[in-house]
Amino acid sequence: MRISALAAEAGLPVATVKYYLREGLLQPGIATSATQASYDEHHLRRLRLVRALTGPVGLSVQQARAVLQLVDEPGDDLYATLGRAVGALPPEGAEPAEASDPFPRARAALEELGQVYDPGFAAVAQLECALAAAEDAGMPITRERLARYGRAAADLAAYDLERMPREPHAAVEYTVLGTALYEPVLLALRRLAHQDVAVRRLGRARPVE
Amino acid sequence: MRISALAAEAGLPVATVKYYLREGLLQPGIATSATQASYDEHHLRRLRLVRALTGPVGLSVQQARAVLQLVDEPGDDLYATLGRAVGALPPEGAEPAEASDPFPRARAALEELGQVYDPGFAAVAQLECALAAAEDAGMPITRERLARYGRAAADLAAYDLERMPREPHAAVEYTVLGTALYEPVLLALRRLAHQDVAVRRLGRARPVE
DNA sequence: ATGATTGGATAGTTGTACTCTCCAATATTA
DNA sequence: TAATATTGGAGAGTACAACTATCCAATCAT
Repeated sequence: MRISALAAEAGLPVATVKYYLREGLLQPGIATSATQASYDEHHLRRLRLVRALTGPVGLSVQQARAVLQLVDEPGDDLYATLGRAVGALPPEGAEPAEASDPFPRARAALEELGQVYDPGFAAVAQLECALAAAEDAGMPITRERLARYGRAAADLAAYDLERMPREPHAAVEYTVLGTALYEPVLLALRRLAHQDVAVRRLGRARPVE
Repeated sequence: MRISALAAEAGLPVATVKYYLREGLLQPGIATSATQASYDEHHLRRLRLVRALTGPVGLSVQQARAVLQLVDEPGDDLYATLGRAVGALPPEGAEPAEASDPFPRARAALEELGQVYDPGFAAVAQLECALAAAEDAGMPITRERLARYGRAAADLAAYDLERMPREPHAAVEYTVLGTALYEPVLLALRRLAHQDVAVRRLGRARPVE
């Protein structure tokens, strides 16, 4: 399969595929001559993944590249790789910074939840940032709500982890892509559940089942 | 309070505050003369909200404007207003489109969950889009996982709705801002829960409680 | 043999989110 | 009261991201 066929298959302009090649999101095809290279379904699958990450997931090209690189070469420390991969996902919280207690809100929250955490883990900064934003906007999160959300998150995590493949490479792919791809699903479901509950409570005619 | 004081208070350049005024994210101050206007804490709170929406929540300026307008002037149909507000939040799924069954995956999923839904509701398109992305990327969501996520979402929605203010204006603000501001919290908690579960299972030394 | 296609590089386009510069009118300060 | 600083408002300018278009000489298909 040549580049034009690959692009057509993926429904993208050739110029865009070339752009992804340049940016390192797509591995180069096997060169069959100075001006020809061949691509296979592996490349097609990758292209679809790139579109999923830059589209619905909302990653920038650079973030997608970072995530894909980690999936491609996980390194031998599974734990560190997963941490780094999640750090590459939006939203980006400010980095660890300076102070003795850089994440006061997140620390308090996690202690309250009785959760183990690594202060270097990017999600801690993300949590701090999100909690601060809610506060700044005048809608701070109550302890009770935090506990509720935390419990739900823990349930889902337990479920997901049970299904994680044993083999390290597959485990990284599963976790990283699972985080990136399933989060939008969870958010959409939450929004729809809000609507469902609202309709049942407020009583409204329009919706159909 | 004049514009420079407002900007200083919010930690922003004056030019940026002017930009938000131009873009209609911030309501103009009360003009005290041809070249002076005065702002109060109301404006400051709004400015913080704008930063929360364009920062951690990840809205573009236009999306933030759309959300804020709905919060400001909810219209008399609470249900429609909430639907429109959620539609203004990312990620944007393609619009209803054409075909007889524009959202096959989402429809199947919601039927499976036994949920009431309005096909015109933006979150349906978002769900369709997210499910399609997961499929395209080679990690389709199983029925079982969907059920699990759906149940978690329903629990959270029930909790949130119970706490929704009665007064319509306040209800819109609560729902819209709650969606925008609490979603990042939920995602961060999910990521941290993954790590927590992983550590407990895989056994790892570094993290602290 | 001849027109189309390719990889590779460079430049151009579009859109977003600011940021800067001006200006005359006002406010503050000396 | 005179000199200096600040303001609101408008328009232009900047920086970056994500493509998109153009070239080119080397192949490839017919």
